[in-house]
Amino acid sequence: VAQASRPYHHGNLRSALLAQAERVVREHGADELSLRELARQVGVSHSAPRRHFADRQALRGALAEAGFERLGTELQAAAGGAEDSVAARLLATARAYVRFATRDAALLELMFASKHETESAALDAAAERAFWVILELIQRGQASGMLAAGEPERVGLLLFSTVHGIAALYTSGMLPPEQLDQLVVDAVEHFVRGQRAADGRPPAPGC
Amino acid sequence: VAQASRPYHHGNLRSALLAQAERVVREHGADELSLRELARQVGVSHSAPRRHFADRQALRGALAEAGFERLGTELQAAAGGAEDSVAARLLATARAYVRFATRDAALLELMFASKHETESAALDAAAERAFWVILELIQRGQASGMLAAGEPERVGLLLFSTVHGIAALYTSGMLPPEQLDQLVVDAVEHFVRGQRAADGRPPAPGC
DNA sequence: ACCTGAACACCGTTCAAGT
DNA sequence: ACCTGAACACCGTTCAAGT
Repeated sequence: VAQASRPYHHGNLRSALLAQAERVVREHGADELSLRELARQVGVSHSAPRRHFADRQALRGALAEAGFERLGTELQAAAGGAEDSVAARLLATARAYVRFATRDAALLELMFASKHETESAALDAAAERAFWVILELIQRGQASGMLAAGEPERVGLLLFSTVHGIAALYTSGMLPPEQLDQLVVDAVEHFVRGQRAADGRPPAPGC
Repeated sequence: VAQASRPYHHGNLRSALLAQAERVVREHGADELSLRELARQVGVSHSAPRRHFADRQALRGALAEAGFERLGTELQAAAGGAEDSVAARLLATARAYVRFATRDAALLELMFASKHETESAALDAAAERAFWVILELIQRGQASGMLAAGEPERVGLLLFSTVHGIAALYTSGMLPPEQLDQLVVDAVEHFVRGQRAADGRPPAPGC
């Protein structure tokens, strides 16, 4: 779809609004989001966005959905990296999660704040896809015997909660940046150790 | 300080506004907070709150501070309950944290969203007091030899992150209520097990 | 199908003025 | 010291009308 002569007034207003909204959130926070100013910055009338986003909440929902999609992609890339052990992959994935939080703190807050307002199925799917990355790693770890057997969702939720908690604490300003990576390392180490010890068999062959 | 004849126009406007704000947050969410409507509900002019809260952020900060104070009190009560073992106390405290999240989800979100906007020292102190409850329990567990030695803040942050992560996931609607308590139990069990195994000595005397 | 412009009811914030 | 009322510049949302 070429847009050489600027078809009508903006070509693809929806994605232009989303891109600008993402910029505003990153630079000024989610509270600063204003439909009218967004329209102004993009060069359309204040009522033009209405065709693409029913209301303010719909825009935030779309923003959250895009955020979860990007988060999922980044987690997937980290999980499928060059590391050999599942433990190393888990650490890389956890670090990718926290990296997202440091780079897009306000967006992460928005992603987990939009709640079930709109009950958007697309948002739920995008969020679950991000969670699946961790789930798959755990299943692989269990299959290789490196992690104790157990319901993957239950133990996956445990790790996810911890990593998300670290990220949430950081975006709230309650965690000094110097302690951030150390905490992530501790959390993954602690997780792997705990999941090993959960097994009925002795933790080491020579015990 | 008797207020039999209604001193001037409202007696104690500040606490009346805070109480009403807490109610609005609980019933309609933090986004619904409006200084003008608060003033209306309390029966003063829309500019009266200005004397007590410099702006909208100041009100939110005061709300967050009160929230952290209440959270600290509830955690302290749970930590000092009838349980005998430190592990049982840790579980009771974690449950109290999650109970706070289920009863005041929007307030908890606001508490961790106010960020360092105002740099309020009182808010920081109230937040740290809540964290200290967990810290003290861990120190006690380490002293009794039930938990491995280590920097209490570092390992305390680990547990705090996990419990807060569970609460945050719940308030975001990403955790079905039926799984909530099970996850808390898993988390505390996993934590205690991991902290035991971290010790260089064998996990059980008869190993 | 997509966008505009006027209109409405609401905000937060400020400031002179009242008691 | 504490509160009021008018004023200002902003919102989100709606709706008839334009292209």
